[in-house]
Amino acid sequence: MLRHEIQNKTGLTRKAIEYYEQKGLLQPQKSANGYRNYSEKDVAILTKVALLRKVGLSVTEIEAYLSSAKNSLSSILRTQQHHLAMEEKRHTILKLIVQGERKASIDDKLRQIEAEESIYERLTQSFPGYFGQMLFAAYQPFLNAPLDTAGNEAYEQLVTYLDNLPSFELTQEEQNYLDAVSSTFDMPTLQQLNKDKVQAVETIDDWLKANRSSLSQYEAYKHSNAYQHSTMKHIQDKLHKFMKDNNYYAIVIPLLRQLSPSYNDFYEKLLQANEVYQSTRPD
Amino acid sequence: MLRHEIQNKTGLTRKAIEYYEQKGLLQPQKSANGYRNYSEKDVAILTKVALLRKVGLSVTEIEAYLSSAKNSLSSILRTQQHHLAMEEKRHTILKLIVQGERKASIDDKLRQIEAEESIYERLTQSFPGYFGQMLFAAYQPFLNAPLDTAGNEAYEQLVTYLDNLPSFELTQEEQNYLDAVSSTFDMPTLQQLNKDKVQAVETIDDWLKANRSSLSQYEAYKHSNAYQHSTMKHIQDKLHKFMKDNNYYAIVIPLLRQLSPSYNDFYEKLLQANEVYQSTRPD
DNA sequence: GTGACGCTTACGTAGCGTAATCGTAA
DNA sequence: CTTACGATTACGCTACGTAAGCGTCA
Repeated sequence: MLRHEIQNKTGLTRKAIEYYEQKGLLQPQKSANGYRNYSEKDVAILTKVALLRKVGLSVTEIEAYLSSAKNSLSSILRTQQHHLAMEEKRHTILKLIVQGERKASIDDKLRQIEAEESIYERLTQSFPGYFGQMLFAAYQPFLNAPLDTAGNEAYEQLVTYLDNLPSFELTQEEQNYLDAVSSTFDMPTLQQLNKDKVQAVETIDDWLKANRSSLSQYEAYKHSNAYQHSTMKHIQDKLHKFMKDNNYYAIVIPLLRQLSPSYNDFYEKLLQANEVYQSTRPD
Repeated sequence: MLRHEIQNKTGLTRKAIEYYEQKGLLQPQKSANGYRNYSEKDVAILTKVALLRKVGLSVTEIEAYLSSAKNSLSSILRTQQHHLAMEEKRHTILKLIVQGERKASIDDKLRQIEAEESIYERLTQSFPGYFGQMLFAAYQPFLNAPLDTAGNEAYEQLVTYLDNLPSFELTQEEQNYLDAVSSTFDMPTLQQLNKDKVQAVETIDDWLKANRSSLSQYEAYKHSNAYQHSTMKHIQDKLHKFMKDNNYYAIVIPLLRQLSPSYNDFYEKLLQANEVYQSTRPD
């Protein structure tokens, strides 16, 4: 098929098709006269590209998705959700400006958003995809307060640490597996999970009682052969090794505690909760 | 002040400042040695620019805002709201794709969004600022249904008409006045106003009873000297003349009725409601 | 003289749109 | 022979980042 036909079939412009080819999404054959000869497969690819572009994916994201990571869409979905949420926050600040809010308050809110953004960017830089977004969802509830001097210093150190943290790499296979199991977790879900966790820590006794049976099931599963030889376990171990090697928790947790009083509270309760939990364990 | 000081004071980078100057937001004096000499005013401008850029305004929008139209922020706010709403709609479609929704349904929804977008763009092209956004808010509730063949044709004709419609121009003074009086109307407010209007038309008898006193006040105001010589009246007249000259209602209304069954229903009820209203008027 | 700071110029990014020029097919 | 359709090349847009190379000031 020649260009004209492809344009009609896909609704794309010549230039767009050319661009996608240049970006490596297509490799149409060329006839002796130099004309491109598009295959049915090319049409299929272009149709998908057109659709995904329309719902806001970048060409780079589409390329990654088409090339192998069939499930990576869920990660991109979370990226979009985060992006939209940030845009909305910025927008509400504009609304405040229109309403004549005072400068100091505006600046405060802006700084908070920028801090949030920079932490998100660095986390997802070092932990591409699910883990980074999960970590961010875990910290985000505690990033809502304005920073005092000590907090600001801790924030700077955190940023520096994350900037120097290498990237946690997964093999393609591991990546695919993780994408598949995390495909139903969108950003709101992750946020809810973390709220529930905070809630559980706040009321650890009640929570342990209420979830006794599912907890023992969980423990059993953790010790089962199935889990011990699962890809999930392998990935988890890999992650823990990475974090240990990079002193992640030893560095990040203290900084977070210094940065956010509410996180500090949470963490202390988490320690207590863990003690309670350990003491009730059968082994 | 030299560049270095300005960077510290505003937090902007050299390149950003250079860019804003190139775009005409600043005209710093140059010393004999070629060095720029920034004034306090320049700092004030740059601080504003930095803030507005951070909340999502484009440099062009900022330039317009700084140059004269002090209230144009509210119009930009509505632009952002519309933009965000559309992005969210596209995002929910991506969510549907991830969830495995069938192709036909996806395509339908996409087409609807694109139709909505193109109508918004054309309306705000011909009616810059408030009026275009108001018109869009009035039509939007009726643009939610998939188009049949006749509807599609009507849609094409509507687009063609709007593409050839000249732009409704206001003087700077009129623009400023309009921005000021419309500054509290954000997009959700406009949408609510239109919902109320639809509701009023549905239940015209009750509505007339419930609003008798405010209606007569409104009529009185319309006939008052104050209104008759107001800028508002002047602008309204100008708009009506523009629409008459371009056959706006004679063309757009029938197309909308053909395009959207729900608008057709609404319009018929509107005619009836108007009759009822006229018959109850004192004059 | 040597940095530190200033200047200008240019090239890169994303996703194409818009020519302009030239070759090929019917 | 025309002209409609193909190809290639290049320049434009936003909002800057990132050099490179060169002049000026302390």
